[in-house]
Amino acid sequence: MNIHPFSPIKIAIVDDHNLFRKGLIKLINLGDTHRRYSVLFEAESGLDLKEKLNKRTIPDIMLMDIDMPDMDGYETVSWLHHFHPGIRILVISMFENEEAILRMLQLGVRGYLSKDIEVEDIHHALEAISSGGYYYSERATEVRDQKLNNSSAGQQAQNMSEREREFLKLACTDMTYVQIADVMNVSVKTIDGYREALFQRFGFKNRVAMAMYAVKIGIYTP
Amino acid sequence: MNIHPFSPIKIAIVDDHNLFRKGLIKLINLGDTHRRYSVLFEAESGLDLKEKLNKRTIPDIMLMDIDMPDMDGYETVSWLHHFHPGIRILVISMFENEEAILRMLQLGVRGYLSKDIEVEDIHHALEAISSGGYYYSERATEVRDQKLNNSSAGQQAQNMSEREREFLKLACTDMTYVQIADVMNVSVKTIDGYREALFQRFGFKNRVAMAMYAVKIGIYTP
DNA sequence: CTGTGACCGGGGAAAAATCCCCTTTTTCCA
DNA sequence: TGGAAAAAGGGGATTTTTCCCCGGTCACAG
Repeated sequence: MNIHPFSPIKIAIVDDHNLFRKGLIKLINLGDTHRRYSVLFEAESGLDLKEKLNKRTIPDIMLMDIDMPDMDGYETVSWLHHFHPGIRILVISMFENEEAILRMLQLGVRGYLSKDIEVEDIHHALEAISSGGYYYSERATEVRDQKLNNSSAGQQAQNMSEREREFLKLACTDMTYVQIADVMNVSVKTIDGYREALFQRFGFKNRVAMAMYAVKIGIYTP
Repeated sequence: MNIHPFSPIKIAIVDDHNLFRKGLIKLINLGDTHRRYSVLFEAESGLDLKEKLNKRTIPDIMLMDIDMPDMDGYETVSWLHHFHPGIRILVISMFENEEAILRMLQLGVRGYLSKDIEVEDIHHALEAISSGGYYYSERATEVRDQKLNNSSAGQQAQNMSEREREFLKLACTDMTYVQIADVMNVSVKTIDGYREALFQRFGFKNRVAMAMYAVKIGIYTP
Protein backbone atom coordinates (compact mmCIF):
# COMPACT_ATOMS: atom_id res chain seq x y z
CA MET A 1 0.00 0.00 0.00
CA ASN A 2 2.85 2.32 0.85
CA ILE A 3 4.24 3.90 -2.27
CA HIS A 4 7.55 5.06 -0.84
CA PRO A 5 8.57 2.54 1.78
CA PHE A 6 12.09 3.89 2.12
CA SER A 7 11.93 7.52 1.15
CA PRO A 8 9.43 9.44 3.24
CA ILE A 9 7.19 12.06 1.73
CA LYS A 10 8.71 15.46 2.33
CA ILE A 11 6.41 18.09 3.77
CA ALA A 12 6.82 21.79 4.47
CA ILE A 13 4.44 24.05 6.40
CA VAL A 14 3.61 27.69 5.71
CA ASP A 15 1.60 29.33 8.47
CA ASP A 16 2.15 32.45 10.51
CA HIS A 17 1.16 30.89 13.81
CA ASN A 18 3.67 28.74 15.60
CA LEU A 19 0.93 26.94 17.46
CA PHE A 20 -0.78 25.87 14.25
CA ARG A 21 2.46 24.64 12.80
CA LYS A 22 3.21 22.59 15.89
CA GLY A 23 -0.34 21.31 15.94
CA LEU A 24 -0.06 20.22 12.33
CA ILE A 25 3.23 18.44 12.97
CA LYS A 26 1.64 16.65 15.89
CA LEU A 27 -1.35 15.61 13.83
CA ILE A 28 0.91 14.37 11.05
CA ASN A 29 3.08 12.32 13.38
CA LEU A 30 0.16 10.89 15.34
CA GLY A 31 -0.43 7.44 13.93
CA ASP A 32 2.34 7.70 11.38
CA THR A 33 4.06 4.64 12.74
CA HIS A 34 5.84 3.85 9.50
CA ARG A 35 7.53 7.25 9.36
CA ARG A 36 5.96 7.80 6.00
CA TYR A 37 5.99 11.58 6.39
CA SER A 38 8.82 13.88 7.24
CA VAL A 39 8.36 17.57 7.94
CA LEU A 40 11.34 19.32 6.35
CA PHE A 41 10.82 22.87 7.54
CA GLU A 42 8.33 25.55 8.48
CA ALA A 43 7.86 29.07 7.15
CA GLU A 44 5.91 32.00 8.58
CA SER A 45 4.77 33.55 5.31
CA GLY A 46 5.18 33.33 1.57
CA LEU A 47 8.18 35.62 1.74
CA ASP A 48 9.82 33.49 4.39
CA LEU A 49 9.10 30.42 2.28
CA LYS A 50 10.77 31.91 -0.78
CA GLU A 51 13.98 32.36 1.16
CA LYS A 52 13.90 28.95 2.75
CA LEU A 53 13.19 27.13 -0.50
CA ASN A 54 16.48 28.33 -1.92
CA LYS A 55 18.70 26.68 0.61
CA ARG A 56 16.76 23.56 1.44
CA THR A 57 15.47 20.34 -0.02
CA ILE A 58 12.38 20.86 -2.12
CA PRO A 59 9.34 19.33 -0.40
CA ASP A 60 6.76 17.14 -2.12
CA ILE A 61 3.74 18.61 -0.38
CA MET A 62 3.24 22.09 1.01
CA LEU A 63 0.71 22.75 3.78
CA MET A 64 -0.47 26.29 3.24
CA ASP A 65 -2.39 28.84 5.28
CA ILE A 66 -4.22 31.72 3.59
CA ASP A 67 -4.09 34.65 5.95
CA MET A 68 -0.46 35.58 6.44
CA PRO A 69 1.64 38.73 6.67
CA ASP A 70 3.97 39.84 3.88
CA MET A 71 2.64 37.49 1.21
CA ASP A 72 -0.67 35.72 1.63
CA GLY A 73 -1.68 32.22 0.61
CA TYR A 74 -3.06 33.15 -2.82
CA GLU A 75 0.11 34.94 -3.87
CA THR A 76 2.26 32.19 -2.48
CA VAL A 77 0.35 29.48 -4.33
CA SER A 78 0.66 31.42 -7.60
CA TRP A 79 4.36 31.86 -7.04
CA LEU A 80 4.88 28.20 -6.21
CA HIS A 81 3.03 27.06 -9.32
CA HIS A 82 5.26 29.25 -11.40
CA PHE A 83 8.64 28.46 -9.90
CA HIS A 84 8.05 25.05 -8.33
CA PRO A 85 5.26 23.40 -10.31
CA GLY A 86 6.17 20.02 -8.86
CA ILE A 87 5.14 20.91 -5.33
CA ARG A 88 1.60 19.86 -4.47
CA ILE A 89 -0.31 22.19 -2.22
CA LEU A 90 -2.76 21.40 0.55
CA VAL A 91 -4.55 24.46 1.89
CA ILE A 92 -5.44 24.46 5.59
CA SER A 93 -7.39 27.56 6.47
CA MET A 94 -9.77 29.13 8.94
CA PHE A 95 -11.81 30.39 6.00
CA GLU A 96 -14.69 28.22 4.97
CA ASN A 97 -16.38 30.73 2.71
CA GLU A 98 -16.99 30.28 -0.99
CA GLU A 99 -14.72 33.08 -2.08
CA ALA A 100 -11.60 31.65 -0.46
CA ILE A 101 -12.32 28.06 -1.43
CA LEU A 102 -13.11 28.91 -5.04
CA ARG A 103 -10.05 31.09 -5.46
CA MET A 104 -7.84 28.33 -4.18
CA LEU A 105 -9.52 25.65 -6.28
CA GLN A 106 -9.11 27.82 -9.33
CA LEU A 107 -5.45 28.20 -8.51
CA GLY A 108 -5.23 24.43 -8.70
CA VAL A 109 -4.41 23.35 -5.19
CA ARG A 110 -4.54 19.62 -4.43
CA GLY A 111 -6.59 19.85 -1.28
CA TYR A 112 -8.54 22.13 1.03
CA LEU A 113 -9.08 21.50 4.71
CA SER A 114 -10.60 23.53 7.50
CA LYS A 115 -8.52 24.16 10.59
CA ASP A 116 -10.99 22.07 12.60
CA ILE A 117 -9.45 18.88 11.36
CA GLU A 118 -8.98 15.53 13.00
CA VAL A 119 -6.03 13.22 12.65
CA GLU A 120 -7.73 11.09 10.00
CA ASP A 121 -8.49 14.06 7.78
CA ILE A 122 -4.93 15.15 7.45
CA HIS A 123 -3.73 11.60 6.83
CA HIS A 124 -6.37 10.90 4.23
CA ALA A 125 -5.47 14.15 2.53
CA LEU A 126 -1.75 13.47 2.56
CA GLU A 127 -2.27 9.93 1.26
CA ALA A 128 -4.54 11.08 -1.53
CA ILE A 129 -2.27 13.90 -2.57
CA SER A 130 0.96 11.97 -2.39
CA SER A 131 -0.48 9.31 -4.64
CA GLY A 132 -1.46 11.90 -7.20
CA GLY A 133 -5.01 12.55 -6.10
CA TYR A 134 -6.99 15.35 -4.52
CA TYR A 135 -8.63 15.77 -1.15
CA TYR A 136 -11.25 18.36 -0.32
CA SER A 137 -13.13 18.80 2.90
CA GLU A 138 -16.89 18.34 2.82
CA ARG A 139 -17.41 22.06 2.76
CA ALA A 140 -14.98 22.56 -0.13
CA THR A 141 -16.58 19.77 -2.12
CA GLU A 142 -19.97 21.31 -1.50
CA VAL A 143 -18.82 24.69 -2.74
CA ARG A 144 -17.20 23.21 -5.81
CA ASP A 145 -20.24 21.13 -6.74
CA GLN A 146 -22.67 23.96 -6.17
CA LYS A 147 -20.48 26.08 -8.40
CA LEU A 148 -20.37 23.45 -11.14
CA ASN A 149 -24.13 23.05 -11.08
CA ASN A 150 -25.12 26.61 -11.63
CA SER A 151 -22.11 28.02 -13.38
CA SER A 152 -24.23 28.65 -16.45
CA ALA A 153 -27.46 29.13 -14.57
CA GLY A 154 -28.80 32.47 -13.48
CA GLN A 155 -26.66 32.44 -10.38
CA GLN A 156 -24.59 35.50 -9.78
CA ALA A 157 -20.94 34.57 -9.98
CA GLN A 158 -19.05 35.32 -6.81
CA ASN A 159 -16.08 36.29 -8.93
CA MET A 160 -14.79 39.73 -8.24
CA SER A 161 -12.77 41.75 -10.66
CA GLU A 162 -9.39 43.04 -9.57
CA ARG A 163 -10.79 46.59 -9.39
CA GLU A 164 -13.71 45.48 -7.25
CA ARG A 165 -11.35 43.69 -4.90
CA GLU A 166 -9.25 46.81 -4.58
CA PHE A 167 -12.33 48.92 -3.88
CA LEU A 168 -13.55 46.43 -1.31
CA LYS A 169 -10.26 46.67 0.53
CA LEU A 170 -10.41 50.47 0.64
CA ALA A 171 -14.06 50.42 1.68
CA CYS A 172 -12.90 48.79 4.91
CA THR A 173 -10.96 51.89 5.92
CA ASP A 174 -12.19 55.25 7.16
CA MET A 175 -11.92 56.80 3.70
CA THR A 176 -15.00 58.34 2.09
CA TYR A 177 -15.96 57.20 -1.39
CA VAL A 178 -14.64 60.47 -2.77
CA GLN A 179 -11.23 59.73 -1.29
CA ILE A 180 -11.33 56.14 -2.53
CA ALA A 181 -12.17 57.39 -6.01
CA ASP A 182 -9.18 59.67 -5.82
CA VAL A 183 -6.82 56.89 -4.76
CA MET A 184 -8.12 54.52 -7.43
CA ASN A 185 -8.05 57.25 -10.05
CA VAL A 186 -11.64 56.88 -11.17
CA SER A 187 -14.77 58.97 -10.82
CA VAL A 188 -16.87 58.80 -7.65
CA LYS A 189 -19.61 57.52 -9.86
CA THR A 190 -17.50 54.58 -10.90
CA ILE A 191 -16.86 53.82 -7.25
CA ASP A 192 -20.58 53.96 -6.71
CA GLY A 193 -20.87 51.47 -9.53
CA TYR A 194 -18.50 49.02 -7.85
CA ARG A 195 -20.40 49.42 -4.63
CA GLU A 196 -23.77 48.86 -6.27
CA ALA A 197 -22.50 45.81 -8.12
CA LEU A 198 -21.18 44.22 -4.93
CA PHE A 199 -24.35 45.11 -3.00
CA GLN A 200 -26.44 43.43 -5.69
CA ARG A 201 -24.25 40.39 -6.07
CA PHE A 202 -23.86 39.65 -2.38
CA GLY A 203 -26.98 41.22 -0.96
CA PHE A 204 -25.27 43.76 1.30
CA LYS A 205 -27.49 46.35 2.89
CA ASN A 206 -24.78 48.85 3.77
CA ARG A 207 -21.06 49.54 3.75
CA VAL A 208 -20.48 47.98 7.15
CA ALA A 209 -21.93 44.65 6.03
CA MET A 210 -19.73 44.79 2.93
CA ALA A 211 -16.64 45.50 5.01
CA MET A 212 -17.47 42.64 7.35
CA TYR A 213 -17.72 40.30 4.38
CA ALA A 214 -14.31 41.49 3.21
CA VAL A 215 -12.90 40.58 6.60
CA LYS A 216 -14.61 37.22 6.58
CA ILE A 217 -13.11 36.22 3.27
CA GLY A 218 -9.70 37.55 4.20
CA ILE A 219 -9.54 40.41 1.69
CA TYR A 220 -9.01 42.83 4.54
CA THR A 221 -7.49 42.17 7.95
CA PRO A 222 -8.40 44.71 10.63
CA MET B 1 12.48 22.30 42.25
CA ASN B 2 9.48 20.27 41.36
CA ILE B 3 6.67 21.00 43.73
CA HIS B 4 4.53 17.98 42.98
CA PRO B 5 6.86 15.13 42.13
CA PHE B 6 4.14 12.52 42.27
CA SER B 7 0.91 14.29 41.46
CA PRO B 8 1.05 16.02 38.08
CA ILE B 9 -0.51 19.43 37.57
CA LYS B 10 -3.89 18.96 36.00
CA ILE B 11 -4.62 21.08 32.93
CA ALA B 12 -7.70 21.61 30.80
CA ILE B 13 -7.92 23.43 27.49
CA VAL B 14 -10.77 25.59 26.20
CA ASP B 15 -10.41 26.55 22.53
CA ASP B 16 -12.71 26.15 19.58
CA HIS B 17 -10.00 24.99 17.19
CA ASN B 18 -8.89 21.41 17.38
CA LEU B 19 -5.57 22.28 15.81
CA PHE B 20 -4.78 24.82 18.51
CA ARG B 21 -5.68 22.37 21.23
CA LYS B 22 -3.45 19.71 19.75
CA GLY B 23 -0.68 22.25 19.27
CA LEU B 24 -0.94 23.27 22.89
CA ILE B 25 -0.82 19.68 24.07
CA LYS B 26 2.24 19.10 21.95
CA LEU B 27 3.95 22.19 23.31
CA ILE B 28 3.14 21.16 26.86
CA ASN B 29 4.47 17.65 26.42
CA LEU B 30 7.59 18.73 24.56
CA GLY B 31 10.38 18.76 27.10
CA ASP B 32 8.12 17.72 29.94
CA THR B 33 10.24 14.68 30.66
CA HIS B 34 9.16 14.40 34.26
CA ARG B 35 5.49 14.17 33.37
CA ARG B 36 4.82 17.15 35.52
CA TYR B 37 1.76 18.15 33.50
CA SER B 38 -1.26 16.14 32.58
CA VAL B 39 -3.92 17.40 30.20
CA LEU B 40 -7.23 16.21 31.61
CA PHE B 41 -9.63 17.21 28.87
CA GLU B 42 -10.43 19.72 26.17
CA ALA B 43 -13.52 21.85 25.58
CA GLU B 44 -14.65 23.77 22.51
CA SER B 45 -16.31 26.67 24.27
CA GLY B 46 -17.37 27.95 27.65
CA LEU B 47 -20.66 26.11 27.35
CA ASP B 48 -18.90 22.87 26.51
CA LEU B 49 -16.60 23.45 29.48
CA LYS B 50 -19.50 23.91 31.89
CA GLU B 51 -20.84 20.51 30.96
CA LYS B 52 -17.51 18.77 31.12
CA LEU B 53 -16.56 20.25 34.49
CA ASN B 54 -19.53 18.53 36.09
CA LYS B 55 -18.48 15.01 35.34
CA ARG B 56 -14.71 15.25 35.45
CA THR B 57 -11.83 15.95 37.75
CA ILE B 58 -11.38 19.66 38.41
CA PRO B 59 -8.19 20.90 36.75
CA ASP B 60 -5.63 23.13 38.44
CA ILE B 61 -4.96 25.33 35.45
CA MET B 62 -7.23 26.25 32.58
CA LEU B 63 -5.81 27.31 29.23
CA MET B 64 -8.38 29.66 27.76
CA ASP B 65 -9.02 31.16 24.33
CA ILE B 66 -11.04 34.36 23.97
CA ASP B 67 -12.89 34.11 20.69
CA MET B 68 -15.23 31.16 20.88
CA PRO B 69 -18.79 30.31 19.90
CA ASP B 70 -21.61 30.00 22.44
CA MET B 71 -19.78 31.56 25.38
CA ASP B 72 -16.61 33.55 24.86
CA GLY B 73 -13.49 33.77 26.99
CA TYR B 74 -14.58 36.74 29.07
CA GLU B 75 -17.86 35.17 30.07
CA THR B 76 -16.19 31.87 30.75
CA VAL B 77 -13.54 33.43 32.98
CA SER B 78 -16.23 35.27 34.97
CA TRP B 79 -18.18 32.08 35.35
CA LEU B 80 -15.13 30.10 36.45
CA HIS B 81 -14.20 32.71 39.05
CA HIS B 82 -17.66 32.46 40.47
CA PHE B 83 -18.16 28.71 40.51
CA HIS B 84 -14.59 27.40 40.55
CA PRO B 85 -12.47 30.10 42.16
CA GLY B 86 -9.66 27.62 42.70
CA ILE B 87 -8.92 27.15 39.02
CA ARG B 88 -6.12 29.38 37.74
CA ILE B 89 -6.55 30.68 34.25
CA LEU B 90 -3.96 31.23 31.55
CA VAL B 91 -5.30 33.08 28.53
CA ILE B 92 -3.85 32.15 25.17
CA SER B 93 -5.26 34.37 22.46
CA MET B 94 -4.74 35.75 18.98
CA PHE B 95 -5.67 39.17 20.32
CA GLU B 96 -2.78 41.36 21.36
CA ASN B 97 -4.73 44.58 21.66
CA GLU B 98 -5.11 46.63 24.80
CA GLU B 99 -8.84 46.10 25.14
CA ALA B 100 -8.64 42.32 25.30
CA ILE B 101 -5.57 42.22 27.51
CA LEU B 102 -6.93 44.77 29.96
CA ARG B 103 -10.29 43.11 30.23
CA MET B 104 -8.67 39.79 31.02
CA LEU B 105 -6.21 41.29 33.51
CA GLN B 106 -9.09 43.04 35.25
CA LEU B 107 -10.90 39.73 35.44
CA GLY B 108 -7.89 38.43 37.33
CA VAL B 109 -6.40 35.80 35.06
CA ARG B 110 -3.04 34.37 36.05
CA GLY B 111 -1.35 34.75 32.70
CA TYR B 112 -1.72 36.06 29.16
CA LEU B 113 0.12 34.64 26.16
CA SER B 114 -0.10 35.30 22.46
CA LYS B 115 -0.73 32.36 20.16
CA ASP B 116 2.74 32.84 18.67
CA ILE B 117 4.33 31.09 21.60
CA GLU B 118 7.37 28.91 21.83
CA VAL B 119 7.81 25.86 24.02
CA GLU B 120 9.65 27.81 26.73
CA ASP B 121 6.90 30.40 27.04
CA ILE B 122 4.22 27.93 27.89
CA HIS B 123 6.45 26.07 30.32
CA HIS B 124 7.54 29.22 32.08
CA ALA B 125 3.93 30.30 32.32
CA LEU B 126 2.77 26.95 33.67
CA GLU B 127 5.58 26.84 36.21
CA ALA B 128 4.93 30.36 37.40
CA ILE B 129 1.20 29.85 37.68
CA SER B 130 1.35 26.44 39.34
CA SER B 131 3.63 27.82 42.01
CA GLY B 132 1.20 30.62 42.75
CA GLY B 133 2.65 33.30 40.49
CA TYR B 134 1.67 35.12 37.33
CA TYR B 135 3.04 35.11 33.81
CA TYR B 136 2.32 37.74 31.20
CA SER B 137 3.77 37.99 27.73
CA GLU B 138 5.90 41.02 26.94
CA ARG B 139 3.01 42.65 25.20
CA ALA B 140 0.64 42.08 28.10
CA THR B 141 3.17 43.45 30.57
CA GLU B 142 3.64 46.46 28.37
CA VAL B 143 -0.08 47.14 28.24
CA ARG B 144 -0.46 46.71 31.99
CA ASP B 145 2.44 49.02 32.82
CA GLN B 146 1.37 51.67 30.38
CA LYS B 147 -2.05 51.53 31.95
CA LEU B 148 -0.68 51.87 35.47
CA ASN B 149 1.44 54.84 34.50
CA ASN B 150 -1.28 57.02 33.15
CA SER B 151 -4.33 55.72 34.88
CA SER B 152 -4.78 59.03 36.66
CA ALA B 153 -3.32 61.11 33.85
CA GLY B 154 -5.35 62.76 31.14
CA GLN B 155 -5.46 59.53 29.17
CA GLN B 156 -8.84 58.50 27.88
CA ALA B 157 -9.75 55.24 29.49
CA GLN B 158 -10.30 52.46 27.01
CA ASN B 159 -13.00 51.16 29.28
CA MET B 160 -16.30 50.74 27.58
CA SER B 161 -19.57 50.58 29.38
CA GLU B 162 -21.75 47.54 28.89
CA ARG B 163 -24.19 49.62 26.85
CA GLU B 164 -21.43 50.92 24.61
CA ARG B 165 -20.16 47.42 24.06
CA GLU B 166 -23.64 46.29 23.09
CA PHE B 167 -24.00 49.19 20.69
CA LEU B 168 -20.59 48.49 19.18
CA LYS B 169 -21.62 44.93 18.47
CA LEU B 170 -24.80 46.00 16.72
CA ALA B 171 -22.98 48.70 14.76
CA CYS B 172 -21.11 45.88 13.03
CA THR B 173 -24.30 44.59 11.44
CA ASP B 174 -26.34 46.00 8.60
CA MET B 175 -28.79 47.64 10.97
CA THR B 176 -29.35 51.39 10.82
CA TYR B 177 -28.97 53.43 13.97
CA VAL B 178 -32.75 53.74 14.15
CA GLN B 179 -33.05 49.97 14.21
CA ILE B 180 -30.27 49.66 16.76
CA ALA B 181 -32.01 52.21 18.96
CA ASP B 182 -35.14 50.12 18.71
CA VAL B 183 -33.39 46.92 19.68
CA MET B 184 -31.59 48.56 22.58
CA ASN B 185 -34.73 50.33 23.67
CA VAL B 186 -33.30 53.83 23.72
CA SER B 187 -33.72 56.92 21.60
CA VAL B 188 -31.80 57.35 18.35
CA LYS B 189 -30.20 60.34 19.99
CA THR B 190 -28.82 58.17 22.75
CA ILE B 191 -27.38 55.86 20.14
CA ASP B 192 -25.82 58.88 18.51
CA GLY B 193 -24.36 59.70 21.92
CA TYR B 194 -22.73 56.28 22.22
CA ARG B 195 -21.37 56.65 18.73
CA GLU B 196 -19.99 60.10 19.38
CA ALA B 197 -18.39 58.99 22.64
CA LEU B 198 -16.64 56.08 20.98
CA PHE B 199 -15.55 58.22 18.02
CA GLN B 200 -14.02 60.73 20.40
CA ARG B 201 -12.38 58.21 22.66
CA PHE B 202 -10.84 56.10 19.93
CA GLY B 203 -10.52 58.60 17.13
CA PHE B 204 -12.78 56.83 14.64
CA LYS B 205 -13.69 58.75 11.52
CA ASN B 206 -16.69 56.67 10.52
CA ARG B 207 -18.78 53.63 11.34
CA VAL B 208 -16.67 51.28 9.25
CA ALA B 209 -13.52 52.14 11.20
CA MET B 210 -15.42 51.59 14.42
CA ALA B 211 -16.70 48.22 13.24
CA MET B 212 -13.19 47.19 12.22
CA TYR B 213 -11.96 48.04 15.68
CA ALA B 214 -14.71 45.93 17.17
CA VAL B 215 -13.53 43.00 15.08
CA LYS B 216 -9.92 43.58 16.03
CA ILE B 217 -10.65 43.45 19.72
CA GLY B 218 -12.93 40.47 19.36
CA ILE B 219 -16.18 42.15 20.35
CA TYR B 220 -17.67 41.12 17.03
CA THR B 221 -16.74 38.18 14.81
CA PRO B 222 -17.76 38.51 11.19
C1' DC C 1 -22.60 45.06 -39.36
C1' DT C 2 -25.19 44.79 -35.14
C1' DG C 3 -26.26 43.39 -30.65
C1' DT C 4 -24.78 42.38 -26.09
C1' DG C 5 -22.41 42.95 -22.00
C1' DA C 6 -18.74 45.03 -19.21
C1' DC C 7 -16.88 49.04 -17.63
C1' DC C 8 -16.84 54.02 -16.83
C1' DG C 9 -19.27 58.13 -15.90
C1' DG C 10 -23.20 61.56 -14.71
C1' DG C 11 -27.69 63.92 -12.45
C1' DG C 12 -30.38 64.13 -8.84
C1' DA C 13 -32.99 62.76 -4.78
C1' DA C 14 -33.87 60.22 -0.53
C1' DA C 15 -31.94 58.05 3.48
C1' DA C 16 -28.48 57.54 6.78
C1' DA C 17 -24.61 59.10 9.24
C1' DT C 18 -22.08 62.68 11.34
C1' DC C 19 -21.58 66.97 13.94
C1' DC C 20 -22.55 70.83 17.23
C1' DC C 21 -24.99 72.80 20.89
C1' DC C 22 -28.36 72.11 24.45
C1' DT C 23 -31.92 70.10 28.27
C1' DT C 24 -33.66 66.54 31.34
C1' DT C 25 -33.12 62.49 34.16
C1' DT C 26 -30.54 59.36 36.94
C1' DT C 27 -26.75 57.98 39.74
C1' DC C 28 -23.95 58.31 43.30
C1' DC C 29 -20.77 59.89 46.72
C1' DA C 30 -18.58 63.34 49.70
C1' DT D 1 -28.71 65.35 51.13
C1' DG D 2 -26.85 68.66 47.86
C1' DG D 3 -24.51 68.84 43.97
C1' DA D 4 -21.47 67.04 40.39
C1' DA D 5 -21.14 63.77 36.88
C1' DA D 6 -22.86 60.49 33.87
C1' DA D 7 -26.48 58.79 31.00
C1' DA D 8 -30.32 59.76 28.05
C1' DG D 9 -32.62 62.58 24.93
C1' DG D 10 -33.45 66.59 21.56
C1' DG D 11 -33.19 70.26 17.43
C1' DG D 12 -31.32 71.08 13.45
C1' DA D 13 -27.66 71.42 9.89
C1' DT D 14 -24.14 69.26 6.91
C1' DT D 15 -21.90 65.44 4.80
C1' DT D 16 -21.89 60.88 3.16
C1' DT D 17 -24.15 56.98 1.60
C1' DT D 18 -27.47 54.77 -1.02
C1' DC D 19 -30.57 54.45 -4.87
C1' DC D 20 -32.55 54.89 -9.57
C1' DC D 21 -32.29 56.09 -14.21
C1' DC D 22 -29.46 57.59 -17.91
C1' DG D 23 -25.60 57.82 -21.87
C1' DG D 24 -21.02 56.64 -23.97
C1' DT D 25 -17.13 53.51 -25.14
C1' DC D 26 -15.02 49.27 -26.29
C1' DA D 27 -14.48 44.38 -27.21
C1' DC D 28 -16.24 40.47 -29.06
C1' DA D 29 -19.50 37.05 -30.94
C1' DG D 30 -23.21 36.09 -34.15
